[in-house]
Amino acid sequence: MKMIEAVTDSLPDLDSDKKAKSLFNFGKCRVCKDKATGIHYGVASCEGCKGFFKRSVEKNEKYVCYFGYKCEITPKQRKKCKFCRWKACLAAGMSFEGIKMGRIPKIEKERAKFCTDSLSDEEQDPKMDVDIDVQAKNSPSSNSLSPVPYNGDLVPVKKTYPDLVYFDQPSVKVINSDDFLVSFEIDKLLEPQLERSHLVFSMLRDRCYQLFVQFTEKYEKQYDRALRVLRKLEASLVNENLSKAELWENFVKETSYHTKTSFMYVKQLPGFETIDPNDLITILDMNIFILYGLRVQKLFINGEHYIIHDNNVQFNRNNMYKCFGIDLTNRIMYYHARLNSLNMSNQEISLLIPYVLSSTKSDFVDPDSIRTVNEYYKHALAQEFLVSKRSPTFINQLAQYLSYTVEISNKCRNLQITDS
DNA sequence: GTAGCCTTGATT
DNA sequence: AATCAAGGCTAC
Repeated sequence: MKMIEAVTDSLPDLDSDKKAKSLFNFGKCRVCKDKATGIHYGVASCEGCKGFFKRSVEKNEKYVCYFGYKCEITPKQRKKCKFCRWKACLAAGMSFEGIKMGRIPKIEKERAKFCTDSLSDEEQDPKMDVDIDVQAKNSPSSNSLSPVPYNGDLVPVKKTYPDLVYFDQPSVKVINSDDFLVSFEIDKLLEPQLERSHLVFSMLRDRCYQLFVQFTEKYEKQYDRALRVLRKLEASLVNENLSKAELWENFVKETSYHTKTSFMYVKQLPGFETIDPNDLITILDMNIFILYGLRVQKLFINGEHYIIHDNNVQFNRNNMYKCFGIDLTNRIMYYHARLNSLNMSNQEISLLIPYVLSSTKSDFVDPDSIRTVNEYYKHALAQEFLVSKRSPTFINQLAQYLSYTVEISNKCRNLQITDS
C-alpha cells in the first residue's frame, strides 16, 4: 500500500496534466512580468499585482515615488515603489470597469492568447519607458496613459482608471501662469524694441543672482557635503536616535535662522525698498515656507533630504516623518521632486523668488508698489526663461508645482500651533 | 503589506 | 457542469 501511495504521490504529472488542461496560459503579468494567473481587473496579471491593485483602490492610496518616477517593475523589485507599480497597473489597463465574471468566450480567449504571446515574444519594455507625467490629471492630451490591453475589437480596450490619486489638485495659485505666458509671448515678439528694458532686466538679473548666492551660501556648502556623502567619500550624517523633541528643537532653530536672514535678503531685492515695510512683513510671513523650499531646493536629491541642522543632524526623510508626520513629509518630498525635475538654474530661481513674493495677494497698505515690482520681475523672469529656452509647458508645470506649497504652508503653520 | 491558495458566485 | 475572476484567508 505504501508503495502504491508513494507511487501515486510521486506522480503529480498526471494531476498537473489535468490541471494544465484546465489552466489557460495567460503568459506574463502585464504589470510586473511575473507569471499571470488570470485576467484580473481586465489585465492578464499575477496574484500579487491583482491584490496590490485591489488594496490600492480600496484604501484610496496616495503613493509617491522617491526615485524619479520611472522605476522598473519586476517580480523582485515591484515592492520597492508603490507609486510606479500603481502607475504600471494603470498603464496595463487595470480597472474596475473591466471586470467581467464568469467564463471567457472561446474567441476572446484565443485572441487574448495571441496577444499575450506576441507581446511576451517581443520585448514590451519600451511601453513602460513612456515618460510618466504625474501631472497627466489635467492634461489628458499629451502624456496621459493610453492603455491597450489587447488589440482588436473583440476585447474592448479597457478604460483607464480615473487617474492616479495624488495629493488633491490645489485650487489656489501661487503664480499666474496665464499672465506669465502672455508676457512670455510679448517678450518673444517685441524683443528688438525692448532693448532699454533689457538693460534694466539684466541689472535685475545680476543683482538678484548675487543676492541669491549670498542667501544660499550656507546650503551650497551642505550641497557639496551631500555630494560627498552620495559618492561615499564621507560618512552619512544620519542620526536615527534623536527624539522628536530634539528634532523639533533643531527645526525651530533652523526656521528662526531662515526667517531672520530672509528678512535681510528680501529687503535688499531690487524694487523691494519701494514696498511699505508692513507689507514686506506680510509678504514674508505668507511666503516663509515657500521661500525656504526654494532656498534649499538643491538639497533634495534622489528623493532624500540632505539638509543639515544643528549638531550635524541630517534632516532626512525619517527624521522628517518624526517631526512632521507622513502626510506632510510626503507632500514636501513630492513637491521638491517635481520642482527638481524642472532643473531650474540658480539664475531662474533667483528671479523666481522676488516674482513669487511680489505675486502675493493680501490687504496691503500700498498694493500699487507691489504690483509694479511684480510686473518688472514678471518680465525679467520671462526674459530669463526665454534665454533658457523654456516652453509654455514648463511654465504651466512650474505654476502647478508651486501651488503645492499652499497646502504645505498651511500644514506647516498648523504644525507649529499643535506642537509648540 | 504581500501573495499564494481557496471559496464563492457569475457566466457560458 | 465547467470555467472563470473576485474576494477572503492567512502564512510570511
